[in-house]
Amino acid sequence: MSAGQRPGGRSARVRAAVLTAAHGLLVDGYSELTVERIAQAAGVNKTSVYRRWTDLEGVLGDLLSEYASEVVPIPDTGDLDTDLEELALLVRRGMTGEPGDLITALAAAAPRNPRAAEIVRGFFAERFGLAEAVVDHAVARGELPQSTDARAAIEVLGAPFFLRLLVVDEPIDEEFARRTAAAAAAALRAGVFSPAREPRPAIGASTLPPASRPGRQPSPSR
Amino acid sequence: MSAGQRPGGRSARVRAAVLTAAHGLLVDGYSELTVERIAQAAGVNKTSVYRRWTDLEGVLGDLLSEYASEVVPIPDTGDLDTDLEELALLVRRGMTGEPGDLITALAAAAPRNPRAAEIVRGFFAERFGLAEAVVDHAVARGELPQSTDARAAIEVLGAPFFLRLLVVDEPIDEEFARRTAAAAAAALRAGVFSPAREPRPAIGASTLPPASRPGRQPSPSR
DNA sequence: CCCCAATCGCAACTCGTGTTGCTTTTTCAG
DNA sequence: CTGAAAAAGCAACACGAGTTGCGATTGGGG
Repeated sequence: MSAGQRPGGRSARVRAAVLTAAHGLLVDGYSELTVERIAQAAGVNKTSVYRRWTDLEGVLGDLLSEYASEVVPIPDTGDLDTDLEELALLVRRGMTGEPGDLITALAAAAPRNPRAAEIVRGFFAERFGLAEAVVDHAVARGELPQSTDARAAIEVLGAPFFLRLLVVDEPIDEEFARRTAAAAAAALRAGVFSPAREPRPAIGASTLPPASRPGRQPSPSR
Repeated sequence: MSAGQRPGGRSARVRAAVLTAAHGLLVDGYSELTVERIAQAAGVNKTSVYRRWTDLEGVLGDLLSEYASEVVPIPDTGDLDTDLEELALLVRRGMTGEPGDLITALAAAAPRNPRAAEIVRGFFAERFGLAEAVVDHAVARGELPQSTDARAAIEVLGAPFFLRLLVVDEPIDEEFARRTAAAAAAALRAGVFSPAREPRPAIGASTLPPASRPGRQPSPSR
């Protein structure tokens, strides 16, 4: 990774050493990741790290941008449900693997470190943008109305992963991913993200489109 | 707040002073919240704070438990959609107000501080548990099947708020809250959280309950 | 009313992060 | 091959968080 950044190979060696060292410490589950430890592991003086990256978060940001440059194969199977499901499984792999700790560390630093906040924000702005294609394709296919807010739908699909990663710590397994995808699909199909609705009745009234109320009572099983 | 904790009023005064000082610094938007600063604002020596709370996060945890003890009026209007919407608006108020910064600070500390992680986890375990009542009531009313996973539904309802609070920083406004509630409602109605489905057809097949596919295409407006 | 125990204040200290000034190495141009 | 600029190493330092030991205060039980 990190195809030599300048042909000179000058201090690019230092850069590579630091990044691989940081990466190594991360995957080893080092919760106490620190600049000094990274420098030591890289066989480099800490001042070099500080001068080049200014921050621990700077190093982590460079690591993250490495992942960002990997092309993600946005699913396009021709079926919205399948696309969403595969997308969710993709997100799951991104969250549970190595980048998970990276994201956690950066998100944790974000409130106090504007640079970290910007890195996280930018990373997911791009990722979410790519994911919107799944919804856009469904719109193009006529499965969804043109007014569909793809961004909002992707947000609903992705959010539960962050909840489990950053707040609650429950397993992010495949069933969870599938269920999350199904929830997003259902909301999309129900027109939740298609703001072509009437003037919006105030809070007390029924929010349901009055016509489509089939009194759904799926077989009182058991 | 904090109705005198022991009648003796002994060093409970210190406790109260520290908590109100911390609260004050928080609402003033002090991003660099520190034990020493709190102690100084409370007119108390920092050792007292460290001895009693051990951590900055300990203080924040006590502050949070103050909010936790406030009773939240879980909506119960008789209609699932309305209940979910009001619930979402309730969550919004909790996120955007003072507790928002508190939650952010604790969530940020969580990856490095097990105590903080436990505080956040416990707080939301309780809150989510309360919110499940909304779903349970709908089940009791017969609006939803008995096998409905209330917890999963609440997770989908709440998650987007955390995404915006902790990762992306986009406004958490009322429209967002309403849309999020509608998404959860749609997923619930579609049976996403009612695991009474057939053996689960592998990935390619349709994930929809085949019967309830009205080909909904909400009036191709515009 | 008084004394004991709990707890607070104070000051000094440790320790780790990040900074700074200077020297040494490295590389690229000429 | 050589010299100058850029970047790395090194060591000392500044700074703030958290700790510790001890003396002073305080409040409740006897």
